Amino acid sequence: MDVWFDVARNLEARLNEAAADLGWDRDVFEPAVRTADPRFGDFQANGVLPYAKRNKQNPRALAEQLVENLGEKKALAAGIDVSIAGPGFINFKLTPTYLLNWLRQFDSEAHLQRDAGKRFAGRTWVVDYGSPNTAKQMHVGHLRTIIVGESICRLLEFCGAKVIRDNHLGDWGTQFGIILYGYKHFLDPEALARDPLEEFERLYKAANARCKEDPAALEEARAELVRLQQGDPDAVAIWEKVNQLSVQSLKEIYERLDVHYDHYLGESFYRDKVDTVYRELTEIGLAEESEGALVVFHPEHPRFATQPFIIRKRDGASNYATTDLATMLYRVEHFDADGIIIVTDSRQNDHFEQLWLTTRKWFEATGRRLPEFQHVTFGTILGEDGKAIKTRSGDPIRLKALLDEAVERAFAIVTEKNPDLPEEKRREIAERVGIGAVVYADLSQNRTSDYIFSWQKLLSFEGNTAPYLLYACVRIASILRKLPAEQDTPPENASAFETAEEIALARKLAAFPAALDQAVTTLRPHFISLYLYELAGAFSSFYNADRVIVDDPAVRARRLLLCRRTLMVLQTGLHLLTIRPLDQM
RNA sequence: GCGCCAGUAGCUCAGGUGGAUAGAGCAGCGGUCUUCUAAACCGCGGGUCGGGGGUUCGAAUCCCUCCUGGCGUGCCA
Repeated sequence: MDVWFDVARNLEARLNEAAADLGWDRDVFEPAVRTADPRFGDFQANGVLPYAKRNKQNPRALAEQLVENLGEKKALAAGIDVSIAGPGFINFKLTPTYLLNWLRQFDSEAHLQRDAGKRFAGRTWVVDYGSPNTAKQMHVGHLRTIIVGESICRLLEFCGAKVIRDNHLGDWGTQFGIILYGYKHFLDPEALARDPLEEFERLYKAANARCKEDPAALEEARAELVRLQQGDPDAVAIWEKVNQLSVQSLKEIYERLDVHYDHYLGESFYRDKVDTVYRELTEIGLAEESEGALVVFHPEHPRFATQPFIIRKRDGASNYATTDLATMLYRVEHFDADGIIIVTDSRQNDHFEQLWLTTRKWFEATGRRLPEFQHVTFGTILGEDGKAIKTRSGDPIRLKALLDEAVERAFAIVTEKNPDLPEEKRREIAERVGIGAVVYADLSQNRTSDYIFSWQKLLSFEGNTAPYLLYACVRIASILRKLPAEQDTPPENASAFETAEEIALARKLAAFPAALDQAVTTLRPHFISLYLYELAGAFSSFYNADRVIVDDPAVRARRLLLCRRTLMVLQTGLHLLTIRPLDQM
């Protein structure tokens, strides 16, 4: 029996064909296939109701015609029960046999990927995420862009796209005048060797404080910035050292999070590419002088007709609008990007809307190909009081400290639950569980909501958390370890699923493509989290209700099949979320 | 002022491209380890989906309006 990878999409196609056969107006009829409440089936098509309403016909009768046509043409794969309910819902329920065949066919991550990968095959996406300022420690605020961005990269890759990961560092700001001043006056070489970012931050604070009370210092810091921008070898050497050490430190954290960039093309990379932007935008009449600055207005837009997009400051310097425009061009010309995704918090919405409006007009006027553009946003981080986050000292919570604490707490729990494991093993487990918990806490909620920072939530190891998913993996791994070799039974020997828990788990497994579709369409990884949580829940119920290693070989075969596929799908999903699975904890 | 986002159980959140009785976790209460890891499972209680109007056979979901909070709104990013 042939099974479909994405049942919902195939049902939609078949329903459309049947509707065409019946002479229905295809511009009006929309099958509207959704995942259904399990009580009714696996999928439901709701499209008949509005269509009948519009044509003033009996919805139930139309649903019957449609279903009959599906059956007559045998267009519907055998093994899917179709029924009509209520006023005209069409319910589709996968039979145990269909589910069994689905699980036999999709037997590895590679085989899931082969079908999923048809979606974006041949397309190139540049994803811009992370993008911290150099010479500063990353704090919790950087977590979302890193984690959400990486997960989006993995989703796109899984769906067949070529993905270029670009870290657009803030390495060329006005802050460097102060850092250069600090570097020259307050540097502690030992501290620098110990922890460069810590030292740079201290230098910045010390220099900033000095500049505030001493006008001469402020003057000197400004002079340093000018020197840097003019290419003074001394200033450039220090700037390069600061950036080089910064990136090195950043990579330590990226490594722990399993994030690996292809490029670190920061703002400084575009500093010799801004003249093209000024010239072309002026030539095509898009940019104009206003209050001494070079700006772009969008007369057709209610707000941007008067709210300028400033691309050159009054003092002649570029700003992030300039470098972002240059970046758009570079990504299309150099990487041949079909799509560009930028992941930042939603406070920058105006900026990116203006950037995109401007880019569109610019590219159209100069005959360039226009890429797809997505500004992927997320909410602001708030403290537990619901206001912008701040510790008592006014410093944000450092990402490194958060990860360390998560790992430490995980270590204490592993030690308590599994004291017999060697310490090295417990450390390894704690690293995965702790970091996984932090990552999952972030990815399990809808990215557009504001983010209430809570130690308790980010370090939680109970309920809908990474440890819950990892624990399901561990229990499966444990079963497979304890399975005597002569008791292993291949999927061909499996009988059809019978118990309520078996069937619920099998249905959940076959729903993976629907979850993937939802996540990648909306670029919202939390749909994967939600799915994995439900999958792990279905497995846990199954695990408690049905013993796997039993005497009956046919029953044992089908339960082993469920275990192996559950593990495979969990691992696939965790990988999409940038969480590394475990086989022991 | 204008604009964007949000308001769902005591708390933290799903569901939001309209569908059937609005779901989880945490917290509370009660059960389940001589059998594949109890970081688990099973059960119970808990709701004017911010208020009001509208569209619809059907609204947490779409439209209007009001309230509350956050953010943005010319030289930071």
